[in-house]
Amino acid sequence: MTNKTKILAVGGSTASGKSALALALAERLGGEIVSCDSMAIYRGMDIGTAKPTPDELRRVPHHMIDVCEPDVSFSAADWVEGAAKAIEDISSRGRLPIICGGTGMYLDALLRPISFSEAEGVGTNEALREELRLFAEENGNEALHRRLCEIDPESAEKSHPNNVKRVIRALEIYYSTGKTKTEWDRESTMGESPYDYRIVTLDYEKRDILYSRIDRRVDIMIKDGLESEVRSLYEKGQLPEGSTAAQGIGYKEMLLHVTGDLPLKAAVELIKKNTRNYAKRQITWFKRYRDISVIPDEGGIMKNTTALSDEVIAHL
RNA sequence: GGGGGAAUUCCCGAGCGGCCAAAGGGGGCAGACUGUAAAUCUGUUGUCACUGACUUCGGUGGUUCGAAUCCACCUUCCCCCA
Repeated sequence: MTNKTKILAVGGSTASGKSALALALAERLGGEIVSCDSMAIYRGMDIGTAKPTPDELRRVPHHMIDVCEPDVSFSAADWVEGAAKAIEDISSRGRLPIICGGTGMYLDALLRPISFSEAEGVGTNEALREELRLFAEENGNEALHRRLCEIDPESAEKSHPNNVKRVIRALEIYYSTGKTKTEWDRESTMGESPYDYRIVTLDYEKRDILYSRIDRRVDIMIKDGLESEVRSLYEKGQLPEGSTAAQGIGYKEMLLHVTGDLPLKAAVELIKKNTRNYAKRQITWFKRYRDISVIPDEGGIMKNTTALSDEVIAHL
């Protein structure tokens, strides 16, 4: 007996079919979808992020899609804030919020929960990051890591010296708040989840099937005009170097082609490869969430969405 | 027809008598993940009974205490001259 908000989350790698499953579940359970995708939040990035079609949007309301321009940076904390609002809104209207997406960290931050908002002053400091980056360049990654060892051995232990971004982040937290990342982490995870949630993951039996779905999906994106989408965003200056949007798979590679550094064919192959690698990372991430697991492929073929949603509903 | 060069572990590619199961890169596989996360990073990648043994460097046969490395022939590929 709890008065927590009930939600359902659907996780899985790109091209796993989670969007179709979430859509079917939303229709059958009276739900609305909250996208959990670090790229679909950007307006104008449609083809490369495989956003829902207008028809799908009509069938089921979606949230956290097209919430900002690609040239601004949108953080995990921003997403959690928006998603939490959307969840309350959906729930208050008596409908079921269904989180769907492949960005593991966002989901994690929302559900565990990690309260970024309470950690005031732990935001980002670009100038400081730049300074630390330079320090690492001049003195080596090890030297930067040693600095972290001195102030926060516990978090230093957790990030490899070569993972400069992480080391910088930990140092940034300490220098701008006086408190170590370890302390912040501990505080930000206190308290239990505000949600009564179940997580469904799509776990392929055969990696090959997932990979061929990825290849097919990329080919379709190309046919649908990914190149001109990227070109037009680029010409409008909406994919500035270093921005999150410009790092999206499909975007960063096509950008190389658009600027003349890579033949189209090579760019397409790179997109496929990077998508496969990304899918693997997502699979690793979602393994920790094995709650309700459905297997989309059986004996080398895909099951249909209705069958999958039946399985999920049987577990609820 | 004559001359020259090359064949290496999944791929590219280094090695040119012992320190070589063989650099490096790619790809694959596994993993980490608290404000860039479609990012960033780590480990692993011949086989096994795995601090050791065994089978690998186009094929066969030699030289040598010892060969991916040297010699002979064979096969395939590339280049140059005709």
